[in-house]
Amino acid sequence: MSHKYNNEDKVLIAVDCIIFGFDQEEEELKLLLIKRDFHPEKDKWSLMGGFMKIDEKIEEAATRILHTLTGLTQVYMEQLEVFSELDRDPVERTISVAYYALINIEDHDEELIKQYSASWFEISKVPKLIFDHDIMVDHAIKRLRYRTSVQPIGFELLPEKFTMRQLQKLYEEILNERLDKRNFTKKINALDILEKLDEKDKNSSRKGSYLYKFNQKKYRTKCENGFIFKV
Amino acid sequence: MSHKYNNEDKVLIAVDCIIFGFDQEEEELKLLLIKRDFHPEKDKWSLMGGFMKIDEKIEEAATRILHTLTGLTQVYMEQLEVFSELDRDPVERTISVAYYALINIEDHDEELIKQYSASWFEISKVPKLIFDHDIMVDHAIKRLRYRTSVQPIGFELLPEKFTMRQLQKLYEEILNERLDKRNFTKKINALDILEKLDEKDKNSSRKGSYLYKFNQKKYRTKCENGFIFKV
DNA sequence: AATAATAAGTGTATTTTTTACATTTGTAAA
DNA sequence: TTTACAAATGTAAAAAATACACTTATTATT
Repeated sequence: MSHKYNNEDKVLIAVDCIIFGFDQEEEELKLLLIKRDFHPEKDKWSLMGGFMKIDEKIEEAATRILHTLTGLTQVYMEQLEVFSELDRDPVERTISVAYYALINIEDHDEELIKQYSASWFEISKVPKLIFDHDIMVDHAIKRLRYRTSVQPIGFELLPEKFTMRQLQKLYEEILNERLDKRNFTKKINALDILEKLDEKDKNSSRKGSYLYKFNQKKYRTKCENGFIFKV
Repeated sequence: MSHKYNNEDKVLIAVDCIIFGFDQEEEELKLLLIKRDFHPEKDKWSLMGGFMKIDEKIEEAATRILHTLTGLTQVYMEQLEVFSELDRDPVERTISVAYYALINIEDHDEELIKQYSASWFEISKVPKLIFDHDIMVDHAIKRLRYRTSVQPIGFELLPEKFTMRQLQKLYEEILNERLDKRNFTKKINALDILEKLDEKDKNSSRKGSYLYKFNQKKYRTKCENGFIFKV
């Protein structure tokens, strides 16, 4: 802020969303991208985006834009950063605020996805994207890696009930490294923020594996007593 | 970005700077604040700010605004986040991108500081600030705490040559906790990115303490070989 | 009814990292 | 020469991270 301002310096604020999902079948971290049906860069792959309205907060714009494509509300989103290269959008001088979102891939609206010719891409197979979207994705992955290691947001990518194996695979995908099963279980159990259910998932083995739930309330209480999440 | 846009949704982009300095005499982390000589909120304390110009990147605006107050260029700055509450600025709908800067407190231009009625405040004694600037400061401190623990940016706040004691005091101020002298020295030496000079600083003791320099080149080389800074 | 196949579940020993802690040294002023 | 004062230094104990392999539960097959 300052006292001198100039209407000619006003610009459009875009919001671009890096939407992460965890494919349970293929045990892969994926990104939701749209195929542009408009110019410029028609038919190219891109992040889902839109413009902030004058009567909206930037978070609201991000939420709205995510909802437009996925039909979802109440989604975990985090602001990444502002991108403002002068020629980043060839049509109009805009700056873009990038957000990443973590969704449970099973919850999204298939119909909307079709409308936007959107589809899910494995992280390592993301195509070349328009504008500066490649950089946004790159930064989002780094931020996600950091954030999941210091806050229990990984659960946002899983169904409410999940197995230890699913959780481990998820972390392996995000961190892009293999983890030892015993050490992982030990670490997660030591955190003491999961609830082990009397229910088993039999999809992946005859023996079946126990299902767990993230206990948000317990986590909050522990935080109030100085607990710090760390994986 | 999207194909539909509306000129009425254009807004001014403010940049606000959280300027950190480390006072060598008092061994305290401080913030540079200005006293507004214009309305609204005249005579209140505030962060240094300004508006992004249409032909500038946001980083350029941040650099320019920092230079206006301090006379400095080539300063370490990091983008924090966007603040966009509808009524954050009562005069005009603006969104603000907050940046924090780390400067060597001895280098700044005293004259400019006077012009802006700016002065340095100990972190714990920062007065109530205008708009959402308190929140910005709060977030900046948290980010600084994290960033200094994973990147060697603390040196930006020190003179080129500094003692181990100064470095420790700096970290203590940033992290807001006391550290053990032997363990700290051991840790820093183990990083092997400092150069010990054949020169002593005799200001704080008769014996004098050795001066060190951050070896940027060595750090870069180590990074290329997979080194990860961690304090 | 026995067997085979498969992923789930579990514990310990070793290494590495972090923490706690006290004495000696060098210099200038008295 | 003595005093005063911060600088410099090492080791043992505790905690955390890592490496590693066998048993169990279940179902499908014979």
